[in-house]
Amino acid sequence: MNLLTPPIDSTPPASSDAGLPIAAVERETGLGKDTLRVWERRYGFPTPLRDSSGDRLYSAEQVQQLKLISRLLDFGLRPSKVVSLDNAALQALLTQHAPAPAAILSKTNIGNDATDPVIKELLHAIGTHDPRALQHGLSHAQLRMGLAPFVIDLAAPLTTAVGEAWAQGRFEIFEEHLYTEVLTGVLRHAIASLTSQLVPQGPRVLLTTVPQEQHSLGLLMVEALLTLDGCTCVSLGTQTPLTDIVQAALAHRADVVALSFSNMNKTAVVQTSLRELRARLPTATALWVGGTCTALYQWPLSEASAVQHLSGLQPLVAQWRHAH
Amino acid sequence: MNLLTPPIDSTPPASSDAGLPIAAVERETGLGKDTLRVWERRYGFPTPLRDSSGDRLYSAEQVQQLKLISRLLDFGLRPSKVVSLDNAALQALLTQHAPAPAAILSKTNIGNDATDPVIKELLHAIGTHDPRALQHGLSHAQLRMGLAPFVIDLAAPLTTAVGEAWAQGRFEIFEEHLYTEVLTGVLRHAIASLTSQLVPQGPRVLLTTVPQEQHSLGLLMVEALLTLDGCTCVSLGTQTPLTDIVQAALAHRADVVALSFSNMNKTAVVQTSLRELRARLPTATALWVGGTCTALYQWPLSEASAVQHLSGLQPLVAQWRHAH
DNA sequence: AAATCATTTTTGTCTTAGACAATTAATACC
DNA sequence: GGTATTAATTGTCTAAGACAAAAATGATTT
Repeated sequence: MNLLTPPIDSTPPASSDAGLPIAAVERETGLGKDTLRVWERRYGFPTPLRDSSGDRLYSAEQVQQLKLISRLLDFGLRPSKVVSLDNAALQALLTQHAPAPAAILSKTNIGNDATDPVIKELLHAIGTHDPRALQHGLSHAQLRMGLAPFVIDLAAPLTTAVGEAWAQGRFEIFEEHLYTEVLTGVLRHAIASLTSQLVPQGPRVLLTTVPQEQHSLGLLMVEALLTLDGCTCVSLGTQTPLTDIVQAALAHRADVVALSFSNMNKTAVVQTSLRELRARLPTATALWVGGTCTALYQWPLSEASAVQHLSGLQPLVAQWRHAH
Repeated sequence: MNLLTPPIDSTPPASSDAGLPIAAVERETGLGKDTLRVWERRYGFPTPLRDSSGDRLYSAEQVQQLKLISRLLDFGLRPSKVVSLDNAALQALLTQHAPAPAAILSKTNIGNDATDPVIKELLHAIGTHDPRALQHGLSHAQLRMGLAPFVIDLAAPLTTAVGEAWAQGRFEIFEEHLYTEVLTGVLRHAIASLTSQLVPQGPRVLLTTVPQEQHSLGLLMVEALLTLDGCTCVSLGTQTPLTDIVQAALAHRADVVALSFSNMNKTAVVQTSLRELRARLPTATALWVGGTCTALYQWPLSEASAVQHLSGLQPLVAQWRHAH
């Protein structure tokens, strides 16, 4: 039962370096208690200290390494290959497995081999914990560039850059959270401004994500672009059960169901979901999918139209309009 | 990366009448796997069926009873007294211990014994899948009532009403999702309008929720009220690991860390989280907690200031200002 | 009575070691 | 190069036992 209360006998106030019990590590790392124990048994890591009653006490270092391991597993690596590595090796793998850092960025700019200075400035605002500068910088860029270029050429690559920086350990989770929060505010503000002065037309689009998919930024970017293009968007936010997606599509008489997938999804889950959705949705209802999920583009999808890049959204709308 | 969600949301064993595996029951009831097993050993309930490989399969009835038991435990009853009771006895105890059903709604209106007509109208807009009417109704009410009364007397009770309607099967999940999405837009718009024309002062408040806590509406309502009151808010959105909450509080030099808890949290998790946060945050940093989580108010909290109702927020700010 | 302290019961969580099914990698075969 | 078959990997489950924090009970004093 010794949960998070570090040893009472030793030093009550400043004993946080004694180690974290297994339940705390589960919450910090997202790795289940059973998994932690079985890793210790199989791979010899982590081997935590024990308190007076034999319970595990993980050091802060071990927890840090576990976080790195957890990130590597998200990249598709197997536990047997990474769990027993030391800190340096983990770091090396992380920098190696992070996709080309400025690959996406360079494509968005006109042959600019260096990173966009605006993006660098915004990244700096995140790293220095300056939400006002971040908010101001984003709003300003949105007004200057216009909504569509802002989303496609700035927000999307910046989000990728932040995600990569986090994966490489250059950003903490809370810094990514703050970025998400501020950008969400800017995007929602833009969408709200649009909807108030727009004639409802175009396809009626239902926007959401499947369960387990928590990323909401992609959804918001799509909503912004579609709304800008004159579509009538209804967003359900993230994590809607498949049954409810179908129900909602019927209830709102949606012409299109648009789903966003991040790379955290298992390919099997993605394909199964799409197949089931396609089977249960009316034939007349189109299914559009997009996002950073690699599983969407590796195999040709018969069930849905896959949009790998946000710039592919507008042609899809034009195509739909032409067909109706 | 197993994110604490043992089974897929949609169809754990596909055949729902066969029974739920123990991980699904943990998610449904909030009772830990160890607890479920030790109850079976000690009190003889629940005694689930087993699948071909000996794993437990809980019937829907047992899960239902476990939910009732869990609620009774939140009221302070002891497991030995309730775990082995049958369904009827549990129901009896619940009606005995249940608080006033419409207490929140009736308190908000001036002696109005019927539900607020505006709330009824908005509930109707949700049920008829009319996002524009919902959006318009909420925005209009916000402008008419003013932000603080809108949040306290309309948004909060309406959210409760929607949650209850969903629990009773009168709303589908996608209808609740739509409501959440629209209200989020309205609240964020109000907050954005505030921050653009406000002098930064008051306490610097860091807003977020602990992992596993996904509800973002409460957080937004609090952010609206605090910002209105002149506080400088930094929100990290939902589900920030405890370590990062501490890091963020330091990085942003927060005077206050404010957390929101919904009722889906295990009481043990809530108390453990608060204790650990309190231990790791600077003594000068205040800890404010609120939300619908009964565990916050059942026992006196020494670690944090608990705000059961949104109207209690402003006094807390005033008190902080007076002390500084 | 009421309050303080010591003792017993209750209760959730942790421990061990083993087992199994589902996924993923590797191999053989056409 | 594909494709079916076998082998390895991996997360989760089970069992009974143990222990400390919390709660209830009892004894003693104010």
